[in-house]
Amino acid sequence: MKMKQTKKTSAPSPGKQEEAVAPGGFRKGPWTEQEDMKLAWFVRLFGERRWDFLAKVSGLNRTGKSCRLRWVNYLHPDLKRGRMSPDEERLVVDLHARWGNRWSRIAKAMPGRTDNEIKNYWRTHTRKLHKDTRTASAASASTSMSAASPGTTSSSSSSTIDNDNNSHHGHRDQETAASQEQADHQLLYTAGIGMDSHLLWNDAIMDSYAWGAAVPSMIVPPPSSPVWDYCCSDSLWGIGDDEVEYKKMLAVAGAS
DNA sequence: AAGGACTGCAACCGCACATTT
DNA sequence: GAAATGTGCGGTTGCAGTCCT
Repeated sequence: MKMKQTKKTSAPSPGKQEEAVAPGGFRKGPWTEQEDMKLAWFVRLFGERRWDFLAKVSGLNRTGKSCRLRWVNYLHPDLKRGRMSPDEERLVVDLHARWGNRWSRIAKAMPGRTDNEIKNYWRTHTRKLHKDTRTASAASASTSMSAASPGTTSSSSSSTIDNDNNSHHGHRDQETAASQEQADHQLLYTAGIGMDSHLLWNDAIMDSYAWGAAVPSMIVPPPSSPVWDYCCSDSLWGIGDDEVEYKKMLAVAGAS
């Protein structure tokens, strides 16, 4: 019942997880603190894009996909952490009723929450609901066998939940996509999540990097947040000289 | 105290769409 | 226009912490 707020992702227990390596030679499994730091650093440099490039250049032995996922679901500075508030829970239920399992869309309407988080929440939520209604229906069935079973509603609702996929698995209804995009952007900017100026600036860096130019040592810091403060603090980086560390990283990247 | 069941969550997978070459 | 590459999404899995018996 009690949940561990932060599963120990940054210090995986020694064992198979730590050594898990995908066929391509890429690492799999939980991320280490070191990897998080590196990733945060390089995302800061290049922006949230070109994940394969970023993965390669950073020297992280991870796929671009994996890097993106880690960033989006865990390291992103705008993420809220911790339990959902009752308001948020209500919103999830509400939006799910409207949009089904379109987690990314729901997530866009809930700044600070990721699709993964919402998906996980919904899954446990419905699991609990299903269990509750099952026990409730079992109890009522013992008293009356003929009444319309509550389980009917529960099972139909849970099957809606589970089969909702069908309603959208054809994916991204194009006719509403454009207007939805606009609305989504509106939401994002209202929530203060837009980072375009930051990305534009990073474009220039990436271009020069691609051409072998030296990377400027002055980086515009992203909006402050606990995660970023943590990532950027000397205590975490454990270094006093960014340039030295960065050169080391480049050496690693060059070797790969 | 032990160990199985339950739960929450991070991460992976496969697929589809988007963009670039 | 086709192929290659990149990105995003939803579903699923598996680990680890907590609860329960």
